[in-house]
Amino acid sequence: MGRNTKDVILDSAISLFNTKGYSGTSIRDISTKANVNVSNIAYYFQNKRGLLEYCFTTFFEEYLAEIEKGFHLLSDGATVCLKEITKRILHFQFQNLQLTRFILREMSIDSQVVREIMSTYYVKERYFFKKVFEEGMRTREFLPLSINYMIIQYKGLLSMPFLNTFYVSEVLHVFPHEQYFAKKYLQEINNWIDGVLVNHTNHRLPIAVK
Amino acid sequence: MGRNTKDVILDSAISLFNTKGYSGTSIRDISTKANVNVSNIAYYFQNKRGLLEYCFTTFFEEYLAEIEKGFHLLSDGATVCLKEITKRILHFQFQNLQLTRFILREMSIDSQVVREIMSTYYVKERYFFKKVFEEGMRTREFLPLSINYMIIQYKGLLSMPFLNTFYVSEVLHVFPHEQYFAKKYLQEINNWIDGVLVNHTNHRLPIAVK
Amino acid sequence: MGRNTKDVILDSAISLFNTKGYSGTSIRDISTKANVNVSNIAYYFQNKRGLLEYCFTTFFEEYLAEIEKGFHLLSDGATVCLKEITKRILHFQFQNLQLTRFILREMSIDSQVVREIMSTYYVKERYFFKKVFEEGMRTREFLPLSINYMIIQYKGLLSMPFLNTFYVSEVLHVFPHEQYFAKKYLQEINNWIDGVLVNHTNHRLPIAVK
Amino acid sequence: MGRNTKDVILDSAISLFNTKGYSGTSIRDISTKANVNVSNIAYYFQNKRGLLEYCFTTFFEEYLAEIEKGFHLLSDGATVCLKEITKRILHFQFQNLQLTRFILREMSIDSQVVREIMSTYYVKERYFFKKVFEEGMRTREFLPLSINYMIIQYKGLLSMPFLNTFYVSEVLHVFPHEQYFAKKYLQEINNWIDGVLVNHTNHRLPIAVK
DNA sequence: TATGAATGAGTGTTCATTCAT
DNA sequence: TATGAATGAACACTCATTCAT
Repeated sequence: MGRNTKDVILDSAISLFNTKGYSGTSIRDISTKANVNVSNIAYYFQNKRGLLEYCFTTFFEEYLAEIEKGFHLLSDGATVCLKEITKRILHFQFQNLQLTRFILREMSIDSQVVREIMSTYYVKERYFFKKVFEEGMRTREFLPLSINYMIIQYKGLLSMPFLNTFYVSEVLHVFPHEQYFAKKYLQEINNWIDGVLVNHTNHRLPIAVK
Repeated sequence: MGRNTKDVILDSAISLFNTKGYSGTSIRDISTKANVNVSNIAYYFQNKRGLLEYCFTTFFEEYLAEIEKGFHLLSDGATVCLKEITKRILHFQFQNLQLTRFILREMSIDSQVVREIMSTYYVKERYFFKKVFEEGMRTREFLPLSINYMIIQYKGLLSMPFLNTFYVSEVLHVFPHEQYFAKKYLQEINNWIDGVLVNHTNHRLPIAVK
Repeated sequence: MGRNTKDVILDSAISLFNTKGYSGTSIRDISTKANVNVSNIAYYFQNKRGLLEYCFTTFFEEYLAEIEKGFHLLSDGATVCLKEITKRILHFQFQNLQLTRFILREMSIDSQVVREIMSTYYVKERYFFKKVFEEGMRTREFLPLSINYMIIQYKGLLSMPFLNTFYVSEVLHVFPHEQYFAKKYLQEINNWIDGVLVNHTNHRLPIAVK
Repeated sequence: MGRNTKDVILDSAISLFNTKGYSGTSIRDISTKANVNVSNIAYYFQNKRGLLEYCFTTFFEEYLAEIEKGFHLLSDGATVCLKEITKRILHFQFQNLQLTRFILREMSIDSQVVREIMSTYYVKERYFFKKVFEEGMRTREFLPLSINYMIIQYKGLLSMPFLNTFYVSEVLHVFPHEQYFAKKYLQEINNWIDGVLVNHTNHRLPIAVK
């Protein structure tokens, strides 16, 4: 086969973690789906937990990289920057639908495991978001709102269609995996930025020129 | 003991499902925490799955009852009605923090089990939300937006602090279990309603008089 | 209901023991089928083992009574007597098809339980059979054969259609529960008595006159 | 250990099934007796039912093979052939005392399981027996009797000492596991063939010459 | 007589993991 | 690199039984 064993295992794992949850998936399920011997999982990922950590790590490194790329536009204005970050996050998440969904859900488990793995990534993510919101408020582009509460709303909007795929597709008949949705949902969040966050009076400070 | 066995089991189960997930929790964990014999779980709930269904059922029946109570205010205007529904949902969810979190997370699993149990509840919930948004747009209280996308945003906002308790408290240092948060977060969603949904021009149709 | 609880339990038990075996049947199965509370079994039969013993006891008491009735004809000749015993045993077993089958099968288990319960009955049964064969050989009605081996053959013939109901009906398309079979099979065993056991030369001793 | 795990499990299983019945034997009993880990049973036989099926399958394949070997003598006459088949069946069953007993008993359970597994074997067995009896009657070697009823008697005689080992040894003090019994019991069945089945008048058709 | 709550040991089965090859 | 045998603990669940009512 062209693809190597490690990747085949990983794909099978993500797919199964997604449908059955981490605890609900056995490494035998994974190896069967990947059509490889069980012991290979131990060989490549040490153990089941190692497989989980690998998923989290690769996800968050790429995820933060995307945020950072958008963050560089902060000198062009907080709104521009936040919209770029939004665009990049959504694009990345749509590109990795299954993994995103699995990560977002598993993160909501209040376990020591998650705390240990996640802490550092979360702190970095928060750093970027906070900087953008602070700059927006400093320049009066944004209304003077509570940054933490804005982050809560923002993250809620960013994750909803990925977490509740079933609801979105089966109940609302809107399909996150289609190109159209990606584009439309980006507009929705931009609309939230404009409607809730942005200060529409004229009393803004000029944006710092590079 | 004062409280009966069934309730003790239920409380222990919700607490454990919350921290370890449904699959990650064994019925022996539950019975140990509840300080009762394992067999009682089978006796009262048939089996582990029965325990899950019981949680879902009781949660959603109360949840929908709250929505319905708020829904009766629709004749007083869509905005008033939506804010009342929001208030009631948040209140109910804050009153049942652990159960809410567990339900919201478990619903994100793409399993047949969840689909079967949830379908009917979801359809009912959607019915209420849709009616409110439609009425708001009909009377021009609300801007003419896509109802489905509004529901996605709305539900994302309603569930975020319950799903990501860890993030909200550990990273943002905001504490959902405190009274203050409940009040403040309600204002945030009202703010979203006013900023994104409500039509601020004067060209509204009069609200129907009872 | 007209019939009392004890009998209802007994009927359900025999039926289930028959299809699933004694070990394979739970007292909950029985109580469910009998539509009574589980605890009633403990009330009427002490415990599951008590139910088994009750079945064995009632079966063998009636069974031995039938043999004894036929045994009284021994003074009319061994052949007449053996044929009467055969007729009575078959009749009794056809009247209690399910119970017979269950008893015959369960007796073939090499357990302490069976040994304890059965020993006395077996000894009595053997006493009657031996007496008949001995008398037949003494009077030269029967050929001088090994009594033990004759008993083995005789009991094999008597039990076969009850033990292998499935084989007899499904494979051979002969139906033990029908009247015709009972009559025909009695002839078969009589035929065995005449063909294998009975001495057809004239050198017989006269049968003792009462 | 010299012998491999699978065989050790199998031997322990047969021995225990024999004494305690299939349902009455736990896989833990088996693994303890075999001195291997419980999981090995699942590993080698899928599950407990798989172990049962394996026993049935191997038993009947060898059993039918023996019948077939004897069946080839049919051209030498039905009596010769039937006596050869009898000899081979008895020899095979004496060689596998415990397995035979267990199989014969378990087959008497009226369950779907048994039906499914057994049907095909039973049909094959019946085919051979029927052919022999038919040929015997055609050539007038045998009396014109009901084939089905002859099969019932024949099978009853073949299985009795294996099914009721306890009775035969404890009550009659005849020991099936001894060489002497095997030889003697073969004579008994041959005696049945000659006494019940064989036509002793001279009006026979000549046996077909090869 | 009859019931339902509750128990603790036991059921078959699956689990992640190890290890020699 | 990759495999299959083997392990021991854990899994959900069922068992016969007890007991207060």
